[in-house]
Amino acid sequence: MLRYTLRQLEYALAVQERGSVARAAAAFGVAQPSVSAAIAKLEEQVGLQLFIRHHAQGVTAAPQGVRFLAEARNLVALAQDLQRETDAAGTAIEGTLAIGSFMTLAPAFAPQIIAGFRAQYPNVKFRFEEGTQEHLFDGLRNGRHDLALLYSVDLPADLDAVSLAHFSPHILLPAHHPLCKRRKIALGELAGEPLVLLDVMPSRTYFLRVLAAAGVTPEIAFSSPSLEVVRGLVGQGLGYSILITRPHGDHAYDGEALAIRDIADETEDGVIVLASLRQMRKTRLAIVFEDYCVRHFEKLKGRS
Amino acid sequence: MLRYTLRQLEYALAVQERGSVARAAAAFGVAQPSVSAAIAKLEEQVGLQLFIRHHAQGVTAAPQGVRFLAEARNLVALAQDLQRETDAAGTAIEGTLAIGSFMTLAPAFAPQIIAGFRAQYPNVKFRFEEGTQEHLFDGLRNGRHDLALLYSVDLPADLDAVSLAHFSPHILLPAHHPLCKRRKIALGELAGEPLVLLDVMPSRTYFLRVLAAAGVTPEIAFSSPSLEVVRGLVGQGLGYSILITRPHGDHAYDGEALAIRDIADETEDGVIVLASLRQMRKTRLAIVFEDYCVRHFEKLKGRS
DNA sequence: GCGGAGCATAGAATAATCCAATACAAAACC
DNA sequence: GGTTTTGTATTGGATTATTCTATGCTCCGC
Repeated sequence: MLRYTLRQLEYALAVQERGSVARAAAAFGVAQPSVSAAIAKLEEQVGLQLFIRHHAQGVTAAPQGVRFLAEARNLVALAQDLQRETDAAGTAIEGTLAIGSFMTLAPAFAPQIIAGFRAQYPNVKFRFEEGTQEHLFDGLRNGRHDLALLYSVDLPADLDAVSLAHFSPHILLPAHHPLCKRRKIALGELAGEPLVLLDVMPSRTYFLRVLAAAGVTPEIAFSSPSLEVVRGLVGQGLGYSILITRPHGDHAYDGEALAIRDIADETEDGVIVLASLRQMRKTRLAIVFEDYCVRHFEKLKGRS
Repeated sequence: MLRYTLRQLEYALAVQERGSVARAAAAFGVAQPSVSAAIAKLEEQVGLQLFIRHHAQGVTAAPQGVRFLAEARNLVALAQDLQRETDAAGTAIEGTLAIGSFMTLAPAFAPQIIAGFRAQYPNVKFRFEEGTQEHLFDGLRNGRHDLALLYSVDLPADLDAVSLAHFSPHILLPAHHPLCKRRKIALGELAGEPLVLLDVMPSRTYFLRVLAAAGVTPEIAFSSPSLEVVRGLVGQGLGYSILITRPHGDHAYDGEALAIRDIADETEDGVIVLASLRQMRKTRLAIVFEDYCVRHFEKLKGRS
């Protein structure tokens, strides 16, 4: 337990610099006895006489006072730096931002967003991490992330989320599949077909819900937590898939051709949100980033 | 003016380390609400939310809290270092000691004392300075010296002094001077002789006072503030001198032989003291040094 | 001496800090 | 699903710091 206070050190340093208790007090805008008492208490608590009192002509630091105050000066300077930084953290757009992203969203959106934001605010550093929905919830709750980019599916009540974009699910087919001839596909038509399911929460529950809403009980032939594996399996003709994320290009990793078709039914959209912990007071930087993301997705929408 | 306190930072760091307000409070031996209130206030004052509260399972640092607390940790560590040092300064025998010495005493005593003390307390550093009596008074009063080695002549009332040694004055003559045949010389015998006066305060007044007490009004042929110059002038046969300091050996710098004779009269002794500013509370180190000096001079006396 | 300069002290008001007790919310347990 | 457990926030009251104004005290310079 520390026995002295930063206030006492500030006063003592000002006294040393000005050679006067009264002038130091004036510099801080406090009464002279406040400073007088503060240094008296400081001396008592560190057990050293810091100042020599010259009646009617101020004070000067004692030898041990000089040694003490030299180190105290470092301490106070460090404290002032910290204060300046926190002042900046409240208002300035700089510092570090810890962002989490749902795995399948990360490659599609994170690079653009981060690069665009850094172009505008070059002093901002990013810590970026991708993970499952649960991992992100956990990250927000224990302070690993400031904000997280994810789907608003099964969002816990302790999180806040600003909606960034709505995406409709689509059907992914092997290029040679008979249904490919249709521009739009009704979910009912998939009833007998084998499904390759993207098996990662919350995507899994979302896709199954969409199919169930159309009265389809899918026959799950394969499932994988990896988007690219799912696309590869579909490319190999092992079934269809229902997905939201649309990677650029219509080929799987192994080169097999894929076809993307809209769904004829009315479906529940997948909503991409930027989530944060409700009880968390956001920094100015976080607010600005949130705002940037909203505008970024608006621009994307206008373009398509 | 700093808006947060070291106490708040200490509490916040302990909370972060233990992940719990209650355990942090226990570690400091204070009640849990004290810590709770302290971090609430700290958050208000720095304008950042530092912790995320998990009901029923403690708290964890928020992302901006992690960044803030990392720097706060430096600050508190520095503050603790400073406290440890001041604790040591009060009790331990280490640190720096600023010693002043009267010019003519310095070469005779300072090297031995400093070397002897450092042999016993190797962690003590010395800042050493020699000067005139006035310079030393000034140095004590404005904190340039912790202690000063000087003659207790015309000692101002605002100084304290512990007596180290009494030295009788002696007569210095050229080796071939007729009076050299005598073992002791009465001051009256010097009445007509030219005096080479060590002209530095307070030696000057002291020597003149000793002569005046014996009824001698000296004929001052030469004077110099340098002891070695005085000895040189006496060696050249330009007069006698009355001195206290007895350098080792009976030759001047230029090799001329000198003779030292006691004074037959009862004379006022020169008292060497270690002076300090009365209003100054001494450090433990200063007290130990003072004590060492007393014992050192006692040993010298026993040896002669 | 006597006035001026400047720190220390006294006393009162205000603010911070502390404690004990309690309210409260989520989690865990049955 | 309710009940207990765990851990933080709040409340109210006592203690202690900090601050103020006013005054005392001591040395300096004239």
